[in-house]
Amino acid sequence: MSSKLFKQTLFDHLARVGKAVGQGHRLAMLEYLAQGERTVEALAGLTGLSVANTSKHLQQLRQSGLVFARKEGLYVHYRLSDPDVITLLGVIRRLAERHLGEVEALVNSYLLAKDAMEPLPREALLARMREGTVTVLDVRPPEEYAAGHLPRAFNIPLKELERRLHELPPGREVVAYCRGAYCVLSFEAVAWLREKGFIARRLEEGFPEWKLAAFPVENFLMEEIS
Amino acid sequence: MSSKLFKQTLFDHLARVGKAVGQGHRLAMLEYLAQGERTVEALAGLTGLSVANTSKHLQQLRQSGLVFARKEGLYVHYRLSDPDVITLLGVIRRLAERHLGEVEALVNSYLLAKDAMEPLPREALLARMREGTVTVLDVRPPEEYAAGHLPRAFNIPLKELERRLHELPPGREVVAYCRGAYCVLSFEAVAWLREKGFIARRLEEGFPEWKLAAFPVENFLMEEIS
DNA sequence: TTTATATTCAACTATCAAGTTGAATTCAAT
DNA sequence: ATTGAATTCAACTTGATAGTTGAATATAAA
Repeated sequence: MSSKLFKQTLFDHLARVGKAVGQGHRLAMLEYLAQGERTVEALAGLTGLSVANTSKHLQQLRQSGLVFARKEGLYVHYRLSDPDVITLLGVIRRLAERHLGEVEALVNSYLLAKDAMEPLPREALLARMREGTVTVLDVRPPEEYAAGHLPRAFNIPLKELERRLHELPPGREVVAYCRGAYCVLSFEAVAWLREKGFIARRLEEGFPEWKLAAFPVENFLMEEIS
Repeated sequence: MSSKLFKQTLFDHLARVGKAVGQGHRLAMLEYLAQGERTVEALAGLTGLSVANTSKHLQQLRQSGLVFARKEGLYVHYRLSDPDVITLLGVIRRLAERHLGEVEALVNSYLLAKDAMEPLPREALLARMREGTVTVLDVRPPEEYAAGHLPRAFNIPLKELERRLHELPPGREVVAYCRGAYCVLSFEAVAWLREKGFIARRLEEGFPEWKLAAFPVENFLMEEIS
């Protein structure tokens, strides 16, 4: 086999990974899977696609090596094959944010000015957690919280925030996080908390990235094989 | 704009980056561009594609934000827009190596057993360079060497290795590197050096990754704006 | 065994991407 | 101005991909 042919077939194989992340719906699925295992039906619901279509996309993801499937009874559970898939999504996001004007514009217009939420990098939050000078707030649904969350984080889903506001220690800065850099929940939580007089800001990225960076995590259920 | 629509348009934009790396020839071009600026003509020659086709691919890469173009006289010079593009290529490569059986098989069959070359990680090489217990050998063409190389590396392109073997200090371990993890030159250099009785191994990845990691680099020409 | 349910498969349509070819631009040099 | 060379554009062919629909599988429970 010639060097040229080798190179080309090699790159053609690598391109299968690229193709897999070359479609919006598949990226959305990967982002949901970054939270934990999901069945076909669940993903179809989350993405709004037909079950058959969802199934077909998941098989492409499987053939490109990005996800694994596990059958349990009637259900097939899909999960990320490798934590580096989260790295991949992160690099794509950063590149798009930096070089695709539309993305920056879209994010800033929809997310009420991304930077106004004073996003805090992981390392900084960890330091402040160790000092004990900050309240960490997880605004994801309880199932996702149960599958893993930041140490000593409060779990108050966005909808319940008003009702359960008294649970938060008053007078301490709050750092909210949820699923990822673009997860709307934490933006709204911060905006709302500020209205109520809290000092609040966002964690820059979400739980998957925190866990990927091998930062400390608490588990209640063992849904995840960390 | 609804959250669902926001998410979908956002992911559709991110998918443009994915699409860009979802085609073998474009991946090959990015890998060449990781070495430095190239004109359309040069890339067409390197990839074996027609100039028109090459030009079209490059424009896709530009629209996805991965490369910039600079016109100088008759020539248009393309270059990577962001060092993170090298990160992106690396993540794709690692994922494909770990999860696409074909890739592992292909690499191992063509590259005379990848692991037999005892690939040395960057950090280990740097440590040994500081100890002064190793000869670093750059087997790329002189132009690429001139645009940047590891400190105190010898530059002997593969073809001249036999003739210029005497330049290498005898009895010292040699670590060869070239353009990247799959760059054939360094594999052949190591195999050949071993035949001649040298203790030789490969740097795990290539020059672009070394530079990306902010490891020390020497420049003779200032072709690169590091 | 029958029934119900989650998933996958097969066939089909419509849209999009890769590649070719020849013409159109653009810029430098005569 | 005219020529020559590098690049891009436009039109076209061919093949691939996303999505729908209805049937086929596979598993658990009745």
